[in-house]
Amino acid sequence: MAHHLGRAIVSGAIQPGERLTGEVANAEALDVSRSAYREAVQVLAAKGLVESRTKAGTRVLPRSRWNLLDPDILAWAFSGEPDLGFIRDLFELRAIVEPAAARLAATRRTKSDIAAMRAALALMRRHTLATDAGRAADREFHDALLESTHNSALITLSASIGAAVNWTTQFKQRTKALPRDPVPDHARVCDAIVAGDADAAEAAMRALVDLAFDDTRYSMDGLDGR
Amino acid sequence: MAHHLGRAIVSGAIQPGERLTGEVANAEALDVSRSAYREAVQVLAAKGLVESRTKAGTRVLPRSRWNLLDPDILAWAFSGEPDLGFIRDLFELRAIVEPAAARLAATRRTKSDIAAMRAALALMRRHTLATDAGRAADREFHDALLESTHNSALITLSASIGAAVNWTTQFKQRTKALPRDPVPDHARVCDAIVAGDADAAEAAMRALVDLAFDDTRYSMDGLDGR
DNA sequence: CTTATCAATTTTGTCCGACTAATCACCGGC
DNA sequence: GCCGGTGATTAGTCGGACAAAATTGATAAG
Repeated sequence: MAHHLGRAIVSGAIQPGERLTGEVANAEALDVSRSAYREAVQVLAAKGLVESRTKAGTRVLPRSRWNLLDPDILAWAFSGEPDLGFIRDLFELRAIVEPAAARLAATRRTKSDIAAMRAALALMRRHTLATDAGRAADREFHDALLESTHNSALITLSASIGAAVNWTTQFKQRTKALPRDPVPDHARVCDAIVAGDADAAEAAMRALVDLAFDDTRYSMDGLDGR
Repeated sequence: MAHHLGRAIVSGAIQPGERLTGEVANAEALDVSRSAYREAVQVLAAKGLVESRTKAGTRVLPRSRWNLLDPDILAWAFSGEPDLGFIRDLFELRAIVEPAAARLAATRRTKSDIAAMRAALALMRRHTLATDAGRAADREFHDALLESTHNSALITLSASIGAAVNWTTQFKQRTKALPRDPVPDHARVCDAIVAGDADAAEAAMRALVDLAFDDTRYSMDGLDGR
């Protein structure tokens, strides 16, 4: 329900500023009760997609008010035709956050953090990124890395970044075979963090993100990245 | 409604993993209808605070699943006793994101971006941070800066970071007089961005965030920051 | 002709009561 | 001791009715 409406908005089918038809009309058009429809709208309002004022109806807010890093919204955004510009923005964010996070992780990781990262890495090695299990392991690796910064704000971002990583890798798979084995890059990051070498961890992570972006761009050839 | 429940959860009065009492009981305890209560819970679920499964009741999710960067959640977090550890985490995030954003802004800013930043700066100069108008101008400055990166993911973060900046400055004011004039720091960042000097912009922004963190820590003396 | 005030209508917000569906716990049979 | 069924508990859905708010239109005064 909320997914249906959310996709319609994120995909641009409804356009910011536009008014949704009245609750009663829209509810029976989608063949649900008004309560269910209202709850769906509440969810969208909580994510900053729409705003409801009495009499004025519920309007779609401008994109700048959307909580684009919300995992659900990311899922909706990638469920249709992904926007290359948005993917570039996400990688730019990763390129800012993840190297800095790797630097912090290198100085703060605990034994259990290291264990979690190594476990995820082992799973990545076993399954490839072509499988769901492999992609889950990839996400788990990045999760474990951000977790070992012991910074709750960064950990929250991990949910968004993890989702973004997942969708982009899935998209890569969809178009053509993966051109490069990503495990060694991840292993280098992991080793540097285990060794406690902040500079090396940051550099390795920067390299990883750049390569991942290159791969994604490559899988969308014909369009240049800028 | 949602604010009431949200504050109770974020403040830790309800603790992750705990079960909320049944809908009917809780709804009449808060003296609202079940529909209204349900819609509030939906909002919290959309923000990742709780999860509802039939029969099992609605449980408070672990903090790691919360969308801590949601503006509402930030507001709830700062409506009670602010957690020093959390504030440190937020400043750490700012210290990662904003300098990098300033670097990008220095190369991408347009004329209208510059105008927006200068206008915000002028407002900051006129009113001080002691007034609501001044704090609004401060937020507008950071908003305009992140806007001029022309990166939608970073712009989304601006809402979160802006809220955090707002709450922390307000908290600073609450305890004692502001020890330093923040305008020159902001002006340096602005000038560097206008000049298109990426390195200078990054450095100036890094200095600004560090000083702001120092001020905030100073206003909470007795507790050391680490 | 402009402007201000007031009323009517539209749209969201709230409430109530009943029913549905899913899941878990208990109980009996195997 | 294990397995399957049955009941109870809880969120999820539904429909209808009412309340509140705000915009829009009409109307009257300047």
